[in-house]
Amino acid sequence: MEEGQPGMSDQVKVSPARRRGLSDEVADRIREAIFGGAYPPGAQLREVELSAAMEVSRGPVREALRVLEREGLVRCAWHRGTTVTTLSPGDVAELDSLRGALEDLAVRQVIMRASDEDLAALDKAAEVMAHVTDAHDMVRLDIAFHDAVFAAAGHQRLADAWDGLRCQVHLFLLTRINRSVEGYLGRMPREHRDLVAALRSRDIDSALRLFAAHRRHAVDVLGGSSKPN
Amino acid sequence: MEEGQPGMSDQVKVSPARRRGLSDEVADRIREAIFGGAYPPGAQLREVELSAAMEVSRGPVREALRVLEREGLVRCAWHRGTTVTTLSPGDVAELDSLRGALEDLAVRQVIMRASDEDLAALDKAAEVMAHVTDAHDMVRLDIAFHDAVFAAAGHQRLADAWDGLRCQVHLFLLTRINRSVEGYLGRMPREHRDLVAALRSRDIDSALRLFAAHRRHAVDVLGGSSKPN
DNA sequence: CGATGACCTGATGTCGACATTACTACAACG
DNA sequence: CGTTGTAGTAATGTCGACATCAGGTCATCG
Repeated sequence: MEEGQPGMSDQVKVSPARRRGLSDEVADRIREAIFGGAYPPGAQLREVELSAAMEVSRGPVREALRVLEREGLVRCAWHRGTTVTTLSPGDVAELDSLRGALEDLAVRQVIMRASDEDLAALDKAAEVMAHVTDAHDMVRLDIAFHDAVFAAAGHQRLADAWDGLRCQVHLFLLTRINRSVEGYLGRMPREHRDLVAALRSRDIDSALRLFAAHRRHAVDVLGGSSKPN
Repeated sequence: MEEGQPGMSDQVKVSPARRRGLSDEVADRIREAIFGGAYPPGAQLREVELSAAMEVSRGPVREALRVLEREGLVRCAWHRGTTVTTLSPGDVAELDSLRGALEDLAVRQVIMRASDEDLAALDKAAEVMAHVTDAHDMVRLDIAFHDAVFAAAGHQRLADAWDGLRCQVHLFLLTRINRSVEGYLGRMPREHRDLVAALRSRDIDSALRLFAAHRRHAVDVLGGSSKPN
């Protein structure tokens, strides 16, 4: 319905040009602040403090915090304030299993009905990771690549479900690079390239296997007490 | 972490007793109003009208509408108001595929680590459907049964993801019973009983097959032009 | 007569202030 | 000395009013 059909007369060069509200702007700021380390997991996010710092009223801040709650980045308790999410080992397991279910569907959708433009976008998302030296930037691009995968799936609700996990995965990856950056910077570009190649080959089984292995590499760093690397 | 471990000293008889906000109350009211037919798909939900009807301010109404938006029940546009979601055939396809991915994971989780109490709750949820004559009530119990399945999975984020679909599935089932109630009232109790039996048998493959068939029965009513009933 | 522009209406977005609630520390009591 | 009741405090929840924006209507111009 809403998806732009390639080949029609509408100019795909112009973006929908939809105006965003102030709440989204505030949500972006707070999100980046959390990812930047200004608010570590468990820290309290006071509405008055945030509204004063950004020079906006508490209304947009409230809505922004609810947006971040939907993304799983913070937890809101009634009359008890908002705190940055702390991921327990059980949470990481939940994240991994649900992400696996979503990504499996995404891979199938991409292989079934992805356009050449979508695959080109995946290529680009994988290539920009090649010459990155900062671990934080690499995490950002890692998430961006998987965003591109879900976008290429052409499945709005699947992308929405991923939106409910991506920030928590981002948080998890941040703790991961704190444990060990070894090999992360060097391996990620190669792995993502292999992922795109598997998608291009349209071989569902091998693609699913590669994506599963890719997820496992991330989890193994934390929980892998018996099998280091 | 938060899950009540059976056999510990904490009395499972008492509920967590946490108070809800006014926004959630308003959200429940609007949700029920939509399911009751007061606001058909495409209808506009005006904040002033709702706040006046419920004798609350616009603040809680705003938050409630955002909650309903997260559930996919309404769509909010910037400065353009909120409207009840209308499900296109493409939306129904998205709903079905994503629900399948989530339910597959739920079935696996239930078979792996569901307690006897969880299975008993599933039995109960399936049994209460036996003597229902109203189609709307049947839809409600249908959703409630699948809620129980996701609850038995013991996977918070999976249940959250299902929360983003359940209202849309509810909406879809309402349009389904408008097309044909034939056999729906009689078949649902039996199918759900079979679903529980498959879960109890701990046979993953057969359970997945039964759940897939169950979902297919619902979709076939709308899209099945070649195979009526 | 058709197209274009400004105005008007109705809605949502935002703001500041008040009411309500939960946490904490302290005092009184058993 | 441990427990319970109570006030204080600081945060969130809620409210009403103002500012801003999108869509529709009508007058004007070509």
